[in-house]
Amino acid sequence: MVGTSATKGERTRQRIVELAAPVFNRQGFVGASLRDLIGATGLEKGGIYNHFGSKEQLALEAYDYAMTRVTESLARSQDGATDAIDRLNRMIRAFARNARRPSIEGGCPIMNTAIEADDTHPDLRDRARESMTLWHRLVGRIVKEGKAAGTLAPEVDPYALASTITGSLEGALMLSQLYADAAHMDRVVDHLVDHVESLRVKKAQR
Amino acid sequence: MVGTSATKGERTRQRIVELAAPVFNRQGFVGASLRDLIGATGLEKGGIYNHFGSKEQLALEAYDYAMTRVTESLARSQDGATDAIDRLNRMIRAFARNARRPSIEGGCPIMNTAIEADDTHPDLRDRARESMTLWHRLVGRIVKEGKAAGTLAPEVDPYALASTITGSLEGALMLSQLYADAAHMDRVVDHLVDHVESLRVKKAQR
DNA sequence: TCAGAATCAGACCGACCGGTCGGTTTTCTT
DNA sequence: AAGAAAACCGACCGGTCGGTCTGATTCTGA
Repeated sequence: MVGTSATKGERTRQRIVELAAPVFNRQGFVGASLRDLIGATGLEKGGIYNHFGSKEQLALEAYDYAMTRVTESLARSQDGATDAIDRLNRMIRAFARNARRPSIEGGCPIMNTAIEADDTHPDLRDRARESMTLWHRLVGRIVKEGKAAGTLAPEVDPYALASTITGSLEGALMLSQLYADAAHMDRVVDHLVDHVESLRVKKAQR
Repeated sequence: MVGTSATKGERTRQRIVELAAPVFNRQGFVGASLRDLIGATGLEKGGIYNHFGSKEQLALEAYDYAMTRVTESLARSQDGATDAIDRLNRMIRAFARNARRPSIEGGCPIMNTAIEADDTHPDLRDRARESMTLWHRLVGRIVKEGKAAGTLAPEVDPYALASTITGSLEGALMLSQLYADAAHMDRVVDHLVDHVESLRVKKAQR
């Protein structure tokens, strides 16, 4: 056989994760039943449980897979960025693309998980926290670099900017999904881009 | 008997709605089981089904009840407002209070419902849309009045402002709940208040 | 007061839940 | 080619789901 490395089991396992991820992301952890997963993967119950010890374990791996999809999209957007403001704007626009062509079906895994796993599913909730923290740290790094390069005003609060950008984008994605209308996202993106631009150090101010 | 109007059945029915609402809002429609509702209301299955034809019907009424709680809070905040900008800021701060002292346990019913009821529960999804539309219309009315009174710049786009305010607030509430830290909400509120202030017509510009 | 109506408890129902397991088939190794 | 190991199927398990229904209890108005 050609073209396929790794054992068959490993390939199947990966296929299950990839096919289960959108199901979990659309229907949530409790909303996605074994029957749904069987339908999505084409495997029977035993075939799934041969690779995963529980529905929760599969859900966790599916979450990680879904997150890599959106994170990679954000990371790719940074290629060729010129300065901190450009980086922030590219990040904003990259996330905004999820309103029209989602990286993973069913919206943002962080938001979906944060809303569902209030207290009932602490493992999933922790995953969502970690993902969001990574995103905030990305904003923080960009702000730091921007200040060092003299692009961003030194009084810019990275925490405030991170909360504002991520919160606004998540909320806007929710609105766009609720109405099946990307216009909400577009408007919020315009607002955020304006705001980011307002943080630029003007030559005259130096 | 004194102090209680309405028949006993009507009182019980109302009590069920009020006690079921936070359960649905915390755990979602599928996540809230009949057993949970029995525990919350103190009634047995027959006692509940005597008043509601199905779990979905109860959930819909519980959603409406939960929404009146947050809407009343927003409406009350408008008392004594001076101008459009004051009204917007009061609205923003009123919603922001949900991060520390929620009108209804479990976060914003609109967001919770919007996230869970993607396509699976169209009735609930429609309810969430209607609620959000009412909120957007409130912003639109304030903008209109503000322009008429000369407080707000005529080029302010009410749609953009509505999407920005509601989206940012919802996202910020999600962040604050995810981290159990109201600071995220505070930062976004600061940003929104600044933004709203920037829409004020300056005397010099007239 | 008292009878009829309203209210409620809880046994019961079939469907479906997540999960287990013995047996069969497929894949890998030699 | 053959035997061992891995992968997979699907019947089965106990439990819970939302929902129904009958009979007991409580309320209410005449």
